[in-house]
Amino acid sequence: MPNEAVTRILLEIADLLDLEGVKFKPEAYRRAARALQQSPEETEELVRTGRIDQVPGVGEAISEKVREFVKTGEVHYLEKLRAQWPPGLLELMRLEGVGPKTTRRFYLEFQVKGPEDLERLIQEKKLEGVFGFGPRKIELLQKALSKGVSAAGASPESGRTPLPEAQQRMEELLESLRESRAPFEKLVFAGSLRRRRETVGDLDLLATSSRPREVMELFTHLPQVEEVRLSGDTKSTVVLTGGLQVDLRVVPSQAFGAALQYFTGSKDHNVHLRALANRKGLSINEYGLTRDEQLVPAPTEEEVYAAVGLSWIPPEMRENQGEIEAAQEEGLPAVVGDAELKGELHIHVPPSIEQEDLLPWVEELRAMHLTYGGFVVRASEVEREDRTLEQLRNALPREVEGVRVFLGLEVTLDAKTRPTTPAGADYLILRPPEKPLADPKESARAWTSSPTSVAAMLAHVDPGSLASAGLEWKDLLPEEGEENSLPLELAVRHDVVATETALVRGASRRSARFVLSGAPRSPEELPRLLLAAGIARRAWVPSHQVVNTSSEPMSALRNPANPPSASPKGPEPPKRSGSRKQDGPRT
DNA sequence: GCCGTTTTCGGCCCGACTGTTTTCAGTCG
Ligand SMILES: Nc1nc2c(ncn2[C@H]2C[C@H](O)[C@@H](COP(=O)(O)OP(=O)(O)OP(=O)(O)O)O2)c(=O)[nH]1
Ligand SMILES: [Mg+2]
Ligand SMILES: [Mg+2]
Repeated sequence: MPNEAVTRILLEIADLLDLEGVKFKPEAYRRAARALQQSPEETEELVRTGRIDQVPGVGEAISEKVREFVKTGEVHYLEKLRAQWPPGLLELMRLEGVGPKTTRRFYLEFQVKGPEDLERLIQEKKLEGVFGFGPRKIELLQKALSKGVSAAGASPESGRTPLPEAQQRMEELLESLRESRAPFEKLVFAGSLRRRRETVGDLDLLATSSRPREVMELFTHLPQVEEVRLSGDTKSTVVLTGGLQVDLRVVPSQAFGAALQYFTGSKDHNVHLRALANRKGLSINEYGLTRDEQLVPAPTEEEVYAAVGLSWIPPEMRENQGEIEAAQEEGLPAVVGDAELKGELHIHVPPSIEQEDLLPWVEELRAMHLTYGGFVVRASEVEREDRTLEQLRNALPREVEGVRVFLGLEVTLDAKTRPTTPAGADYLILRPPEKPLADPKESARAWTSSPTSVAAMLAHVDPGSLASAGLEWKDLLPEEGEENSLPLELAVRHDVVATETALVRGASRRSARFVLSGAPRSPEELPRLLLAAGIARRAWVPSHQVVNTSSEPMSALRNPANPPSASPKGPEPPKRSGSRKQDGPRT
């Protein structure tokens, strides 16, 4: 994460201000931290160019502290707060069910400076009979202490689950709940998973039902549920075996739209939207819209947004990063919709592949309504084969059951040149070398600015691979105004989102083009392509900058972005009725 | 501390669940 250091500073200030008991300021610091975390530009760059206070939620005071941090590596204000409150208090505050108010009391009334002190206090029965601490609360404190706390200063990303794994867990959970015969009508996922964040903190589920008690009962008794944190008529929180937390909200069906809007978030998006509604004399909650004391249910998300004069906003863009202002002016970019994707271009196969091996892939491509597959062999492996690349190409059909078959060759780049396409290959997958380059910037320029007479894309541009070559993401981007750039791969692998949204968003603004890929290892993993589409939407990438929305991908890989052909069909809001399944990959 | 389509000062999103406090505070989503 690029802005991690400054984010941690601001979050620590927020926690300490919470201990002080001040209102609004802690949230202001957290809001600013969350905004910087998502910024497509690095803090240093924003400071250097004097644009730091343009970040939403960053005003004069926070700008000044960020500038100080960039300059000196310290923030005096934070040091002052640290001197007031022992560091162990921040650990205490992270205990389950323990917040700033409780922590403050422990410190001021009992001189408790950290978890060990609290443990002793409870052992010595000093909390018994104290106002506000009944037997149940003491029991819960003990339980929380025994579970331990995450160390203070841990990365904000730690303890979160990578998107592809979270999606997998969610599919399994949905399956279990359906099998449980719980009496719900709709059941969908929400939260950061629906927003396709690179990592998710927990799984958020929304159901509609007229019998919420029974739904909750079955949910909290699923076999994979290890612990029930809390459970009421409309909301339950459980922990699955393995430690993943799941929140379930159950609402009446006429509240589905409002509830889905609420539960999809993000929090900052919700707060902004609700404040906007208030200025228009409305109030929004998870059940609907209130005007003149009258609650009007909202069956669809579109109705919620329309009530405050906005068009529907794709979930992935709901991060309070300017999308609300854009939706007010009908100015949301035409981001790529799932249905616009025409193929997958990064299907790794062994060079020994034969025609019949393509069939399971083709079957799944067809099921996803895709019209081509790009099968990729490594140059190093082809060399060891008896068969030449040309013979391989000739052994494979150009089309199977209406699905076009392309052959890609994966080539590791060397310092200077961009290779031409050898006979047999339809296109090249270029990857950075694994050893550090002598002059990375010069090499990057050579690769990305060569005339694009060959169909090629630059893959394996994850932070790790770039670092081993000594490359930086920004070296790969088109020059200002350059149209003719080498497309970059945006991949969601089985284990991780390989490219960061913030970086992609920055690149997209400079007209970089992208090839979306789910890096499938087997046909069942092809639907992961849709997660890559979600990441592209998070980064506000317009469809016309996505190579695999083109029905002629080889010319798209060669040429600058073709102007969008027909009227592009972007993402669509969920339908009001019908039993259509929620969009989403199965992997 | 931030911010504005009635405001540059005065508000700041809104609700569920729990334990304990007899009427609600704290924490969390
Ligand atoms: N209006 C409002 N909605 C909230 C608030 N906190 C959370 N929500 C909504 C929006 C969130 O996306 C949704 C789920 O909450 P989570 O804590 O699970 O957050 P989210 O899934 O966005 O991120 P995560 O990856 O779980 O950390 O609930 C809040 O303070 N106010
Ligand atoms: Mg969540
Ligand atoms: Mg949650």
